[in-house]
Amino acid sequence: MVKEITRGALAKRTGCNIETIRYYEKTGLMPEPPRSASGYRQYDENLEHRLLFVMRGRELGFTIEDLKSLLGLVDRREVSCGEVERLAKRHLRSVREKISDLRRMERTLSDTVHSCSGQDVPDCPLIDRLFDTASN
Amino acid sequence: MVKEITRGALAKRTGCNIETIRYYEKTGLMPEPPRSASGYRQYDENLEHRLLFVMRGRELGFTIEDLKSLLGLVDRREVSCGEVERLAKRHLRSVREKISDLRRMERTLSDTVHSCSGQDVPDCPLIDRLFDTASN
DNA sequence: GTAGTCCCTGTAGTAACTACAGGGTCAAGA
DNA sequence: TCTTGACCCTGTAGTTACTACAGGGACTAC
Repeated sequence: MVKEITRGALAKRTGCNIETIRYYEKTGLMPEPPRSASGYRQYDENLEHRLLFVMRGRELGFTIEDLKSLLGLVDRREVSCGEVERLAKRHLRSVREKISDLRRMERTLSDTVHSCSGQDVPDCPLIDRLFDTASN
Repeated sequence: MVKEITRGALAKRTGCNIETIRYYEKTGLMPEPPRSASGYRQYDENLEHRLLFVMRGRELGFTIEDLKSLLGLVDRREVSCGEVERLAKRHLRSVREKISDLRRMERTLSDTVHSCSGQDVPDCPLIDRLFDTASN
């Protein structure tokens, strides 16, 4: 009852771009799957789960290297909270930094947009602001 | 009294990477500056201001294409709030989207890290969560 | 004269994909 | 049986915004 599917079918089922699947194979995130007689890749449920793991990890912003480490632990059956927690905490810190950077950007931008008349007059304060050496 | 400086000096004054200056020239963000007899680039205050403009714009997350549009308006003396406001508002929207994406990531990550014992036991909930098909 | 620091150019590498081109395979319909 | 269309294969190039080289010339100080 183990139905093997092609790369295109896997792409459709998971929502992953078909080329991305090949890319993940190249990077070592996905193993090389068995091939049919004519050379087509054959994916089973196991590999589908692994791809979904990768996709979820990427959505959470883990890098491919991060995910390789995590999956390496899984593959070597060495999963332990200690290691995983370190990786996740580090990642959480960088996410929080990005958020605060973006918030700062947002404040400056929205201040500046508010100072914009929106009318087609010359002398735009946004441009002035960017050109103003004194501004942060 | 117009002191011209080399690329390296400009890099030092502005804090911009020296190679990045050349890159901005290639993309058309910075014009080709005059050269000395031996072919060295010569930057004046005007160009320094322009580079600072670009650097500030990049810090605010404007793409190089965005900045080319903005500087194009400036160069053609067609700056008007209308155009600039449209660009800035669009950009503000995308910044806000990024922030909310990151906030979602942050929540999921911190939930998961909290469910982590942090001890070196196998069976990590973070891994489980990523592998769990039912999870978001 | 020579050592060290600068500058020049073109090119390649980074991350994480995405999009071809040029060819083989497979299933359905005429 | 042939052919059409949709799929699959490979390798490679493009994307964004840089950054880092290699191989060579220029400039300054001693």
